[in-house]
Amino acid sequence: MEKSEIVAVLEEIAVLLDLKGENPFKIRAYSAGARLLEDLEDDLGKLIAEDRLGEVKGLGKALVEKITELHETGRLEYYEKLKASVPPGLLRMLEISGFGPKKVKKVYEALGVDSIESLRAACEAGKVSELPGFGAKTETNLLRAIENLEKYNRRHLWWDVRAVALPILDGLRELGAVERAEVAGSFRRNLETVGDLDFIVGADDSGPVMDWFAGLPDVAEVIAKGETKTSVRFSNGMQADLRVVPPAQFAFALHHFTGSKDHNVQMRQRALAQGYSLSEWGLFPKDADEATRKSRELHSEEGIFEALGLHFIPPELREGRDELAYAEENRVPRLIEPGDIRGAFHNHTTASDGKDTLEDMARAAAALGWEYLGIADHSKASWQARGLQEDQLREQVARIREWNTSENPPVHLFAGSEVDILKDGSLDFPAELLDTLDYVVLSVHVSMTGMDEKAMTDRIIRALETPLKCRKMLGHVTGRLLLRREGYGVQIPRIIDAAAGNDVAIELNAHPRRLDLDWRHWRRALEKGVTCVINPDAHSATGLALLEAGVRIARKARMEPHEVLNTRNLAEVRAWLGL
DNA sequence: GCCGTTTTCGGCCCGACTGTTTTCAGTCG
Repeated sequence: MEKSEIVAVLEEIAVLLDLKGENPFKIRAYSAGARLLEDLEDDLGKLIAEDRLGEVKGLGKALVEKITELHETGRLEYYEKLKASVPPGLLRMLEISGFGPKKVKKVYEALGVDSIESLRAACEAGKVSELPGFGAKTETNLLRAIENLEKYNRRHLWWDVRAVALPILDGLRELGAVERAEVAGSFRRNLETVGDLDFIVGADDSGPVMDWFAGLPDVAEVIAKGETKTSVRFSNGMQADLRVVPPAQFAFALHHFTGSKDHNVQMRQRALAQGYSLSEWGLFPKDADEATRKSRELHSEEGIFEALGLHFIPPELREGRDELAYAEENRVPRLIEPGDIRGAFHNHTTASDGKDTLEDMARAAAALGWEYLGIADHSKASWQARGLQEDQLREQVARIREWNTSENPPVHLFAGSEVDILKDGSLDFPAELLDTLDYVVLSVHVSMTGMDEKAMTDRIIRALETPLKCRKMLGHVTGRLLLRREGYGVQIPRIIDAAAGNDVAIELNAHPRRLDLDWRHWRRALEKGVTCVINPDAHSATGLALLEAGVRIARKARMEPHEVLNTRNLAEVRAWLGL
């Protein structure tokens, strides 16, 4: 069984144990084990073969045995028995907001409710409010939560959330009572999708800020409103929390609510080991009396990290992976920023499925201050995207050469093509034609389904190995569309090795719905010597701006400017392309 | 289920808000 599938099994075991009312620390061991496995750098098969899996801190005897059994046989009796003992509908019921494992267990045992549908019926019949610990309010809240669950996707694309968040942040900062305001949470960590928005405000008087927030024109429902926290749901379904803290506690609150949860747990454990207790309210001496204890006075996140012997960790890196160990040893480098970008290579025009002409795209790139722009329209197999025929590509190349030799072109254009990787791994255009280009972007668009992981990986690797005179880049590696469809399964480590071995750059597709290759794989790729190229996959002149979403994801992979091809200037890029 | 520079047993991160309760359990982040 593949590692990612084992991770999913461990996570499910944790949820199932939760539903059975098991020891919470046992549950945590399983979910922590899943995370550890997910972040494992070394090959799982190799670790098992060398009997070294137990060396990973957090994986004990029981987990090592279970992971090994899953990896070697694809099955786990413990898991199968556990799963059989819990009705499948109970898992889905956990997605209802405000409804956790304890309540699910109660309605199941008392009323036999085992699905969202039967829960709705039980609420409507007034049976739920009769249970001890439940009341009329719980019942109406449940009905509304079920309705919301069906109506809205629970997560949103980072890019879409930004459009909502920034105007509110500006509004908060303009309020008289507000000293400092930030957006925290997964939005601040630049995660590819965001669940809820978290606003943190430093102010002495919270009342007016809460009232302003709850009264925003787009608020459809006020879920909770207290002295320090207000939760609302906007009419588009997005939920947002506002927390107001005294200015002296702002840095602690900002750090806490930026998370991630795993990062916070590690920070607190580190604090405890150094004789402190860390929370959103401060950094306190561990054994101090509740009533009289005083926090260290720290007014920035930098100060909090420093107090615990760490270099500053940018929000993007706080995922509870290896950032604490890293920040203890090293100063975190200057991460890539949108302003470092000088061009991009994967862009479409009206020749295929783009909305703007070659010339309009070029002028838009110049307006962004870029030095160069690569044009890579679809190839003929992508008929649904009006892919170019061979003679059309030849014409486009001629037009690009003409642009470059015209008087003072505002940007240099590179001639490329987004060439389909066909089902057998061959390319959609003959090598003689591709050799007239400056580069090619190799992508899978056709025959995406019905191939297993190994076959798809072999297919892509064959394309990467195709001998060509021009440079190759691998486009959107997994083909995923966030919140819409999973990518086709591929063996990422093999793809990375093949890209490194054949001098192929890998694309970080910056389209907010793709962000593919996923940031979690990039350290490995860069350490293997793969060149990263961040591409907007623009289908219009305004689409070039999407590149920023890719840069934000690159930051999550701790990428520095020199690790990204399109931070280089025109001369350096020409040299890389062998021109 | 995991872990140990006081430990192989007894701990395991912290706090706000809601609803159903008279002191707290459950959920969330």
